[in-house]
Amino acid sequence: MCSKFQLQKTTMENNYQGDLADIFLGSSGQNISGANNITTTSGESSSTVAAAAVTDGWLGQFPSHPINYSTSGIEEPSVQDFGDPFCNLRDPLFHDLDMMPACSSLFTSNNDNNSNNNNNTSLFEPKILEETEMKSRPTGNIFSRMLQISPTTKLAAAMSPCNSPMTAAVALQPSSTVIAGGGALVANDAIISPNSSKTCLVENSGLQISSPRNTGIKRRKSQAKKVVCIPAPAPANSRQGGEIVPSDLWAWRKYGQKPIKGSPYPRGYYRCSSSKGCSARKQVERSRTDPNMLVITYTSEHNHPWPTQRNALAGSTRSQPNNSKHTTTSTSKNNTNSKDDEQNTSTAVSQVNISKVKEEVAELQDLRHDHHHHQQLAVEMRDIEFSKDSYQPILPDSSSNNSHEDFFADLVELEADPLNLLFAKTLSEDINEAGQKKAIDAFNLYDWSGNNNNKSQADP
DNA sequence: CGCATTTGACCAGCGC
DNA sequence: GCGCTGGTCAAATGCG
Repeated sequence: MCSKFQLQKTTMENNYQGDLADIFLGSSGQNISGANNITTTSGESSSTVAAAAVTDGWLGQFPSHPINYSTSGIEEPSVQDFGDPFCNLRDPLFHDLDMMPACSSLFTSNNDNNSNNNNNTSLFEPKILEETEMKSRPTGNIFSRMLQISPTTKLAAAMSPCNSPMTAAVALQPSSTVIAGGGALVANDAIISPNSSKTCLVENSGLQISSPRNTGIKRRKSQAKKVVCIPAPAPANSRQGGEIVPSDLWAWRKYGQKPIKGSPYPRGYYRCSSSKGCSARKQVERSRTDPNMLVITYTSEHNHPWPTQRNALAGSTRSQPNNSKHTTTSTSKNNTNSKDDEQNTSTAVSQVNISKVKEEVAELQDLRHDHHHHQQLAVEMRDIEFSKDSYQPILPDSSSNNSHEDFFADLVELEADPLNLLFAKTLSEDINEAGQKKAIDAFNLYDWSGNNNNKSQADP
């Protein structure tokens, strides 16, 4: 299930400019965490590669973000998260290492300095972890436990894609679509090539952010970029001439599309429309090697707070009726006849869908009892990864019966961020509605249609 | 009518 | 220096 990582470390220029999509080697299904291979291929001294762990699934598109994108070395997550809606969120799903079946076997040794492309060496050597800045990073990020990247270290190995109960969820529940695929994160001129991964994030440590036609600044090479590879919501040809872009909490407006040489799929260019003057941009294209994967490249940063729901709506992309199917299953509970209510209901993150994630977690908690043997593996991995105090995530007692409490207790800490509040609130509410078990649909969590309005979610 | 998307043109970076 | 390619602009178009 979870497989080895090979860390492919190369320059952003080489890969991104050359053939970014190619770094995302094929993935197969949407349900099972696939092999994740990250191979270190080159070693620029200043580069940082963090291999990482990615949740199986689309959630990986919202990379974690203790990552310091700042070239100045100042941690400024608020402006360097590239708009990841969940960058500040804790990931309750990552709390339980004992929900990481078979993941401890994921890691093989590899050292960026001496074993390029060596599959037989451990990539996630504890020593490497020591070199990271994980120790100084908060653990509260939703993905912080799957990866933390330091631009100043050579190779920061983080947790594997399987280092997550979310992955376990997929592993144990192949039918679930909530969390599908594995992935990887890369920082600072590094690229990860996760075979069969479903989620991959590549960050090119920021240099200069050039504005279009901004004379004197190199446009291509020096931009900070973060690349996320996510499972595409629909076949490549599902929408003529365009992509089905999963939306996030930011409002994006498409401003261009270009055919990319070597790829049958065009690349769409989006800029943040949540706020005037925001330089945040993203590019969306399909992986040429795996049309089922979308490669989203975030460029520049948002210079404004999270958009309000209204603001998000204001700049949202138009509805894409063809894609409404993705979101219709989760809306009955929040149906309303009010158009405003529809919008309020559907904007930002779908609360209903969030609740489904919570339910998924609950399912995972149940599943844990059937996989005691995985606990030992998790313990082993935990020992490997954290024994040298490089990183100290919150690791609740796997034997505790208070998993839910632990899980949601952490959510309380989310309240600093409106989005966090949303999560906390929703989850809390859903707890009270316990009992119902619904089909989980990861794509419902975010409107894959790219329509921030999420109108389809309000449809009966 | 206002907004987002589409699409051709323009410009700049990059490799040769 | 030249050509290729990618990234952006902006007018045209379409939709609600």
